[in-house]
Amino acid sequence: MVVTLKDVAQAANLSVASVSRILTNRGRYSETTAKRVREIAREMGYFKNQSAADLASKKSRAVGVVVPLIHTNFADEIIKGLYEATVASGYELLITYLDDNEAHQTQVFNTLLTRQVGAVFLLSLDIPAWMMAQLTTQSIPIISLTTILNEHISAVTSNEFIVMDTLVDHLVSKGHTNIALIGDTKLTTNISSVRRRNFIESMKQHQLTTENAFFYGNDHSYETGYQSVTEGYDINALPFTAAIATADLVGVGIVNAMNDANKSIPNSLSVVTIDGLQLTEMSRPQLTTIQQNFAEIGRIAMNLFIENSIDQQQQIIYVPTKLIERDSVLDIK
Amino acid sequence: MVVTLKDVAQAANLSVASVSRILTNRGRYSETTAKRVREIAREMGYFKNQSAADLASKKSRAVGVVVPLIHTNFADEIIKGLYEATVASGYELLITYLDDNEAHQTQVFNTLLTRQVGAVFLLSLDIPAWMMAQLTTQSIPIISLTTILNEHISAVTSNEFIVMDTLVDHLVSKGHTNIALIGDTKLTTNISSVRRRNFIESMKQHQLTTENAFFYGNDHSYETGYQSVTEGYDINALPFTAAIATADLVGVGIVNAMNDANKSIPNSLSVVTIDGLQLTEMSRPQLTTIQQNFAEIGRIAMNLFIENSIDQQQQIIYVPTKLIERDSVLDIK
DNA sequence: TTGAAAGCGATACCAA
DNA sequence: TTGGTATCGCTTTCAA
Repeated sequence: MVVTLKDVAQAANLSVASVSRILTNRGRYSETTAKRVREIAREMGYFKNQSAADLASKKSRAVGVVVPLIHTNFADEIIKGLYEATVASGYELLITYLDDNEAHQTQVFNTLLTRQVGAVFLLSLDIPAWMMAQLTTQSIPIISLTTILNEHISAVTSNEFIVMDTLVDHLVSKGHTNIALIGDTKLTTNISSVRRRNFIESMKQHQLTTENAFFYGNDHSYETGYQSVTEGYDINALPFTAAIATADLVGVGIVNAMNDANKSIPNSLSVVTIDGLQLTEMSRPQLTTIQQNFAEIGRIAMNLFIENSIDQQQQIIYVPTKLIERDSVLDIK
Repeated sequence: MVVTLKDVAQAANLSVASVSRILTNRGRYSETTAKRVREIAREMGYFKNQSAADLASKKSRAVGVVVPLIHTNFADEIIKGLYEATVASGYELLITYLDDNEAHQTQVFNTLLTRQVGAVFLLSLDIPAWMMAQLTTQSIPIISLTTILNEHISAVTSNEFIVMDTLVDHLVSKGHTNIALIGDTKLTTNISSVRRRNFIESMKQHQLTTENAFFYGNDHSYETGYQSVTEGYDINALPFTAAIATADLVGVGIVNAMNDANKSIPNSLSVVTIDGLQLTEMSRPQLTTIQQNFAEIGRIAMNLFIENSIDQQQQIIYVPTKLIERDSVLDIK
C-alpha cells in the first residue's frame, strides 16, 4: 500500500495538518519536530500525492507545452530552456505534441485543460481558433515562442525583421542584388507570410525591388531546399546569386543539390540560413547563418510566466540574434 | 469560476453520479439523457479535473518518460512513437529530462512519483541505483528503451549484437579486416561496454583478432568523430580501413575530418554508422548505416505497458533493424 | 506550535 | 436507469 500523509502523521504522533505544514514548509512549526517528521517521512518512503494536493489547493503546478509534430529541430533547444527555468521553480512541464488530426488535437487540448495547466506555451505554432478561444475563456495565459501570433498573445521571439534585415544587409554588402528566399514562403500562415513581407520590406530598404526577389517552397524541409535549385530553377542559370534559407535544413538541401550538380558553394551560389543550429557547422562549406538563441527563448518565457508578469496585457520580448559569418557567402563586389 | 461536475448535474437536473457515469462512458444510462448531458457539458465549457479523477479512482493516467539531456537525436523519434500509442489510449506522457546534477535528478524523480505515474520509460539511460530502488519498492514498472539495463528490467530495443554483427559482416564482406569502433567506447557504462564486447565477439566470429580491432572515444558526439582521425590516429596512416561510428553524428564527424584533410571517403576510409537517421542521407557521401526503428520502439513499449503485459517478469522485445547500403564503403577485395 | 474539521472535484458502491 | 454518499489524500482556515 502507498504511504499517505495520515500514515506519516500517525507514526509521528502528530496531526495530518501539522505534517502537511511541515512537509510543504508553509505556516508555523518548530524546527525540532519538523526535522523528526522529515526523517520519518523519508524512512517510510512517503511521496506526496500531487493530484490530491492540486485538488485541495485548487491550483496546479503543471504548465503545458505544445510542440508541432512536424520536423522542428529547434524544439529540443527550447524545451531545454523551458525545462531549466522550470526545475528551479517546482513547476512541471506537460509536453504535448500536435499534429493535423483534429481528433488528436482535441485530445491534446483536453489533457491540457483537464490538468488545469497554469499556462500554455506554443512552440512556433498557430493553433486553431477554437482552441485559442477555449484557452482564453478559461483564462489560461498563452505564450507563443519564436513567433508573434496576434496582438493579444504574449510572445518571446527573435526580432523577425532584424533577422531578415541582417541577412539581406550582409548579402547586399557583399554585392548581391538578386536574392531568393527559400523554404517556407507560403502565404497561408501567419508566420511564413510575415517573413516574406519582412524580406520584401528589407529589400526595399536596400534599394532593391521585387524584381530582385525570388521565392520558393512551402515548408522548412531539406527536400524543399534541394528541389529549389534542381526543380524550381534552372541550376545552370539561376536568376539569383544568393539564397536565404528559412531554416538550416533548407540550407543544407541547397548545398547538397549544388554539390551533386558539381556546382561549388559559394562560387556558384551564396547561401545563408536562419536558425544557426549545429547543422550549419557540420555542413561543407560551413554555413553563414543568423543564430537564434532558442534555449534563452525558453528560459525567458518560463520566467515570464513564473514571475507572474504575464497577467493581463500582451508582452513581446525580443531575444537577440547573432550573425555568424562562415564560408558560404561569396564577395562579388 | 471553473465549471464542475456538480454544476453540470444541477443544470441537467441529475445527480453528479449519473453525470459522471455518462461523461466517462461507464456504467448504465440511457442514450437520450446522455446526449442531453453531453450537450449541456459542452455548452457550459465543462472540463473534468483530472487531479480529482485520479484521486478518486486511485490511479493515474500519466506515465513518465525520462530523457537524457545530453545530445540524443533519436529521443524525438522515440517520443513520437510513445506519443502515438498513447494518444489512442488516453494516457498522458509526463516527459522529464535528466542531467548530471543530483539535486535536479531528485526533483525529476519526485515529480514522477508525486504524479503517481503508472510506469516509467527510460530512454537509453542508466539511472542511479537509488532511483531504481525507489521505483521498484513503489512497484512502478520500468521499461528501458534501446538498451537492456539488467536481468530484471524490461526492455524494447534493437538487438545490439545483430546490429554490430551486421556491420562487421558487411565490412568484412567488402574485404576489410582492420576495423575501428569510434564514438562511445568507454567501459564505464553498461551500454557502451556491451557494444564494445559485441564488437569484439563479432570480430572473433569473423576470424579476426583483437589486433584487428581499434577503439576511440567516450561519447556519441560529432567532435569525437572528428578527433578520432585528426588526433586519435595519424590521418595519413590510419591503421584501419573501415570505421564503425556508434552514432550518426560521429560518422559525420569522421567524414568531415577526412574531407577537411583532403582525403576522400570511401577511398581513404570506409565509414558505417549506427542509427540511420536523416543525417546519414544528408551527408556527402551518403552513409551506409544500420537503421534502428525508433518510432516503432516507442510504440511497442507503450503498448506493452498498456496491454498490461508488463507485469511481474522481465520482457525483452527486439525491434528489427535494417542495413542500408549507400556510398561510404569501399570494396577492397 | 499544534489539532480538528471542512472542503477540493471526481468515482464507485449500494440502493432505489 | 438513476441517486445518495463515502471516499481518495491533501490543504487550509480557525481554534485551542
